[in-house]
Amino acid sequence: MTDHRAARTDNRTHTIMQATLDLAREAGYAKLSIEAVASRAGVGKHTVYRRWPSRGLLFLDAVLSLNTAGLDHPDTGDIVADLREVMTRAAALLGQPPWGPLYQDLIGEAQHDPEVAAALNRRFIEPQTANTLARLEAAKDQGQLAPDFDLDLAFEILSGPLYYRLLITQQPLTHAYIDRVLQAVFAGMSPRPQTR
Amino acid sequence: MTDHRAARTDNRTHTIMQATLDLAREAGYAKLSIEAVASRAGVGKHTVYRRWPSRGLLFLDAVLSLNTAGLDHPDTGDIVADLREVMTRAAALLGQPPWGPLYQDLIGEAQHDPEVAAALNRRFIEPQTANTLARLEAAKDQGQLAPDFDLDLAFEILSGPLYYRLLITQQPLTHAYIDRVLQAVFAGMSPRPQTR
Amino acid sequence: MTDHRAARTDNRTHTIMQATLDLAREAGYAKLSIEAVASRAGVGKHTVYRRWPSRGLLFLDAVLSLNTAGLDHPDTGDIVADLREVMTRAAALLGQPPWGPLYQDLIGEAQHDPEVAAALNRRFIEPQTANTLARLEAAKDQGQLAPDFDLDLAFEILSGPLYYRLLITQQPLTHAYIDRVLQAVFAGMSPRPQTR
Amino acid sequence: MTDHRAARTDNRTHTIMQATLDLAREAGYAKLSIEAVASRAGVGKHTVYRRWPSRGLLFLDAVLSLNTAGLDHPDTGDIVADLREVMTRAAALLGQPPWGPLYQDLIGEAQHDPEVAAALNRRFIEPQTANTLARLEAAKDQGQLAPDFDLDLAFEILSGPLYYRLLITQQPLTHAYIDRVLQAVFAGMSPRPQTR
DNA sequence: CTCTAACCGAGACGGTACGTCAAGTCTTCTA
DNA sequence: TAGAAGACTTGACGTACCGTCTCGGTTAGAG
Repeated sequence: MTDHRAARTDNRTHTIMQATLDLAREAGYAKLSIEAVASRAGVGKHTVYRRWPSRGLLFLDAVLSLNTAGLDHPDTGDIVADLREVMTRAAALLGQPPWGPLYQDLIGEAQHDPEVAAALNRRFIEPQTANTLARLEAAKDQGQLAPDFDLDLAFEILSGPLYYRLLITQQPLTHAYIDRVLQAVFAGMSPRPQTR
Repeated sequence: MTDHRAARTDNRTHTIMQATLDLAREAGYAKLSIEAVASRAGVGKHTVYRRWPSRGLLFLDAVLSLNTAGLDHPDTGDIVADLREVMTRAAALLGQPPWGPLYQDLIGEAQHDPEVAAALNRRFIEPQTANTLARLEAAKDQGQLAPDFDLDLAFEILSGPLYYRLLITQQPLTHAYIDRVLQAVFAGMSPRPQTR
Repeated sequence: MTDHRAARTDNRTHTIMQATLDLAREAGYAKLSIEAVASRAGVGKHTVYRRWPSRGLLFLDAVLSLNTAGLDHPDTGDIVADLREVMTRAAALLGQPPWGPLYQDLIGEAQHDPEVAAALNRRFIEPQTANTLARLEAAKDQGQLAPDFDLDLAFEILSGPLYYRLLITQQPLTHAYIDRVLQAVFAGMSPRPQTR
Repeated sequence: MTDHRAARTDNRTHTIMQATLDLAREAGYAKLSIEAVASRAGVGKHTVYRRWPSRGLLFLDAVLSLNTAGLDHPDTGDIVADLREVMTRAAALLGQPPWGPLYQDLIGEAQHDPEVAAALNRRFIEPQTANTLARLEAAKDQGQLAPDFDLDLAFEILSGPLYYRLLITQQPLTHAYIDRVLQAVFAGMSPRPQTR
């Protein structure tokens, strides 16, 4: 039956992705070779190549398979609290070991493999962006955001600093840092007119 | 004399960096091998290894050698205009061919080579950050910024979205985008009290 | 019915052998793979393996299937003319394209596959040897050969030089060459007493 | 000094050829892979490929390197005895283990690799042929051979049957067989006129 | 002006991994 | 139930670079 074959196939697929993650955690993505993955998974190289055309896409699949928890937005009615919650969860997931380095390497790979970049956007970034945008629109309707704020930018302005820390300065993504970003972004840089 | 030797040495160094850039532009960093660099530069592999311990650091040196123009901040008195100016220059330099892809690859390499990451920060990011911070402090003194704004974050909040576009969504960094970022960051997301 | 099944089976067998010959002629035996044969024949690999245990034996079957013309000895009463006739036919069949190279490859394969060697002898060499021996014995009875000649060797002495040319020096087997061999072998190397 | 480099190079060359022979004797030429040779010799694959363009030519070099003894013709004044001597030596060298199977495989390889065939002829067959021809011409001058015998064929007529046995029927090359060949070839197949 | 030490190009070397091919075995579905 | 289809492990192919290493040939400064 198709089920049996599919099950067998899925088994190999899963085994290979697991071996990929294991090796990536042990030695880093730079040392990850398809040869080693196949050997660790007890599988022929061809069986890997049959499923993934490149090391990068294999790694992408493996890393994204971890995101089972999801990063869906809560809606408690308080937009700042909700953003803080999801940013904290994202930081906890992507910004620290063991997944942080893997995610860093994944983005690194995307810099010279357009297929990885495209797949990463399509499968991870865009859904997350859409999710956030929906929550922000609800908040705007409730008057919790400036009515003229450029919402399409919001995700990038909130995420940008986190990615900057993750990828450029490679400093830790602490709760305090998230709070500071939220406060600064909500307040804006302009001097306020005297509210009194 | 020492001068002659140094001159000769510098010549080789420069030749190698030039070959590195040429090859990187022709085939991309992924295809850049020390073997090819040495061959292109007409130099023994040893002569490359004597100067750089890794492909990444060679590439870093080569890419940073291009930043001769500098990204110093102007001070026209208008902080928004000045920021727009420097962001535009940065986008023009780093966000489009031929240097954009190289810079992307450089950051990609930094994701799995801590030495590259450290050197990139020390030699490029930190000076630029300090530069911007100085200009922002002057602006705050002049009342052009909210007096309580978290200035240490400012660079990250302004740069973050640009890097996000460069590295994640890999969309172009247009003037319009820079304007939108500036406007959004200055305005902040909070609803304003009626300014009447 | 069994007949139908047998017919179908024979069809496959023939199809596979034909595909084998086609591929061998196109690309040479060295490039002949069971994978390619099966694919060319539109047949599963199993269907090939079910019939032949090795590439060599498949190739043997395929090549020998061409020998339909046969190399039976004529008997015109003139032993030299008859030998020349059969040697010429053999040279025409095995010593030139398209079958020459295939026959060479077949003997090449026999050098490291004892099963091929044994089957080649049993199915091709031995019958031909017996055939020649019978004709030679008739000639001896008729006084056309030296009565003490070592007839068991005759086939090897006549064929040996042809095979030597085919396999070692790889020069063409011309009519002239066959004539020279016949003349030399019949005359012998010893100096003759004056026939006066 | 050049000597040192050459010595080092020769060492590797020799080591590789030795490993080739060892493996060929252990498992046969069919199982001989460059990968295995390199590994056995404790050498990188490239070091093998740098010296030999193909498995066949490596094997040829390795096998021919054994022919140190040489097969030069003696000249005792008795041409039959001398031919018997050299044929016996050749049979002892090439017709029995351990070199016999290797020589068989070498000729097998020559059947589908023209470069091997050419090199085998140039480096082994032709010198041996010339050697024999010279000895035969001396014998003819001394009246030990028929003055009109086709000497250019002689080597082929004498060697042919031996090669036929080695390659086709794969029967052993005994002293008795050599004697029978010599006797038959010297006598010729024609009936002799009554010498009385 | 020679001597000498550093540097240089060239490239051999043992390795590791690449991505491909075919081997022979095995399983699944179809006719 | 035999057969096509093809997945599977294995192992070898020939290539590309890795980083280390020798080699002989400059070259420039010290003696």
